[in-house]
Amino acid sequence: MEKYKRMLVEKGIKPTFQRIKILEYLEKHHNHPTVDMIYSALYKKVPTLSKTTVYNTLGVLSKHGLVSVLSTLDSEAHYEYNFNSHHHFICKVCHRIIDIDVPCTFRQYVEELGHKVEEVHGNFVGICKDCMEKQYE
Amino acid sequence: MEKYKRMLVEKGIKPTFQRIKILEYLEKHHNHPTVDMIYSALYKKVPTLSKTTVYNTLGVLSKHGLVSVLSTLDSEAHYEYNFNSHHHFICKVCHRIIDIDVPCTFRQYVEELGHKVEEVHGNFVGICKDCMEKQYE
DNA sequence: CTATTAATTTATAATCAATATAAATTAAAT
DNA sequence: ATTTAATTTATATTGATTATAAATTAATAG
Ligand SMILES: [Mn+2]
Ligand SMILES: [Mn+2]
Ligand SMILES: [Zn+2]
Ligand SMILES: [Zn+2]
Repeated sequence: MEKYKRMLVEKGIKPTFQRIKILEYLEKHHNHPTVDMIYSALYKKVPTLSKTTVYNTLGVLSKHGLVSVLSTLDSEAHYEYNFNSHHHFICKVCHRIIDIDVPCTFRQYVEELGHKVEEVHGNFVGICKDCMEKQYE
Repeated sequence: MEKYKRMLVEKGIKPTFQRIKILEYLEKHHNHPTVDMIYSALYKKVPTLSKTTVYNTLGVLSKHGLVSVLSTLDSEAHYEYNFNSHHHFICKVCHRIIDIDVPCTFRQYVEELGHKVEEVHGNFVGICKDCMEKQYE
């Protein structure tokens, strides 16, 4: 609670109960949730919560760099707490989004081309290990 | 004309006038167009064209690997003819999508983790060179 | 403390890209 | 020439997101 409150205050965001809970959820759950997943999970503990607030809060949090929006081919946007930058594997079968750590160094190269790079999104799309193994059972 | 006809036949796709024109447009224009951009551009030469056909055709073409769908944060999907694999820079200001060629070798690493990689999407998001220069004029 | 003002949350309506459905057209097969 | 299948087109529907306005909560001033 206090931890997330401080994080919000540091960024100049008023630490409301809803915002704290949403930030806490994202920091604790690395499942790259959608708005709906966040809403469903928090609804139990914050029964007054509205989906609009989830949208608004995610907008505020991402504007201040606390969370980031993933670029997927899914119809719904996926969000994650901003840990250290990493890549993703997106499974076409189970639709899981798996964190991938690779020492990507191309950011600097792109900067040298004259572009200002603010985010790097690396997505490997295919069939995940678990789903591959299930095919041969 | 004949060139695109052959490409379609090779993949077992019936080479209709609409499909040929859409494939031709994508092969000749490397602007990563949306459905709307393709429709607007071809509407002049194929006045009977419907937007539904553009959606359908892009579905068919991408299913057969002739075109690919980009993963962007845009509300509309962007498409491109399937040249050799490459990455993209997405400008937050002018919304252009610029091709970036980097010798990315992480595909194999992800495969070694047990995942089957079918596509690699690398996006650098920020402010492009042109827009950066315009800021200081 | 009470009144006033501003910020946030919530409820509701509107938007719009994408999909689903069905009718019309075209091509292929008998 | 008739039937059948595939494709295109027109139209309706869906569903995530955004916009708008009302309700609630917090902050400020007197
Ligand atoms: Mn992640
Ligand atoms: Mn490209
Ligand atoms: Zn999977
Ligand atoms: Zn630009």
